[in-house]
Amino acid sequence: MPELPEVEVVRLGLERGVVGRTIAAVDVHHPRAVRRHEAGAQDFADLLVGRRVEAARRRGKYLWLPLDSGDAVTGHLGMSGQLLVVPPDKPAETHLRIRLGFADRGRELRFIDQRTFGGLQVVAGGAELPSTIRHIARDPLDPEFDDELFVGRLRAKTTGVKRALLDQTLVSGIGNIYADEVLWRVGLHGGRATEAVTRPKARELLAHAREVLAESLAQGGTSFDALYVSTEGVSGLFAHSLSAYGRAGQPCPRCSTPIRREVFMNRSSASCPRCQPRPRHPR
DNA sequence: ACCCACCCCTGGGCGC
DNA sequence: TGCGCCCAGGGGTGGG
Repeated sequence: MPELPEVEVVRLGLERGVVGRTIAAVDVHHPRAVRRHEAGAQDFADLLVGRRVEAARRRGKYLWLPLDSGDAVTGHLGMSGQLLVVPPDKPAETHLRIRLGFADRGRELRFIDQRTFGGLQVVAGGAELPSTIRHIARDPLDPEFDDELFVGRLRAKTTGVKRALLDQTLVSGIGNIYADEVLWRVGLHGGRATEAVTRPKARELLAHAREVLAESLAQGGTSFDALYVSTEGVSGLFAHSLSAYGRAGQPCPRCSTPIRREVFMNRSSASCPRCQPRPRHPR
């Protein structure tokens, strides 16, 4: 469950569902899901049992739960990860990877991940900002996001605008869906050279990013299927509001020209040929 | 110090 | 039915 709105929906669910509770049992069903925890699954479990969850935080697409030990459980959902808060007697999901039970014997936290690109780890002293996430930039909805720093860094790059939007060390939370939506809204082709984006255009880009992320969050995020759901298993509704992503061949909502599909960075991109003309020298 | 191609996985959908 | 492709919202890494 990938991009900012979807991950934020999960964070809100964790805030409601697990904060203030004490972890009593940890089952790691698949070692790959804790591969970033170098000391192994047993150490992962030992650091969690008996610990109280103090908060649920997010930086970009990363989540973490500060613990009363001062450590933090850090998680990334990758392409197909889910964090669900479910009754303990609910049958195990096919791709259940990690299970956290609580001392109150109430609903448990399950990490489910078909492709296991995601995973959890415990980071020592990571309550404030886990060391493994320090390289991730703030997201456009973060009150401390520095707009002019972003504008300057974007223009200092020598790459395409879409690549820059997907660079989590420049601005976080934006993935393939929202990059395409932002570019459609601002009327730029993703291959446009970053160094040629004017300051006003860069600010406009940022404003559109804020807008689309906030609109999607208000709709509970984008869900094409049951893979992308809240901790309660609820799907978001923003898929109905997408203008470009996943709409190849369908009319542009602004000018009715059929949306085009292109591949770069080994990923598909959807854009309007008329509203987002291809640059002469794409990046 | 960049930037980019590649890799890590599983499963659904498609054409043959 | 089955096989072989292609595709999917992620990030880290190693080489250029």
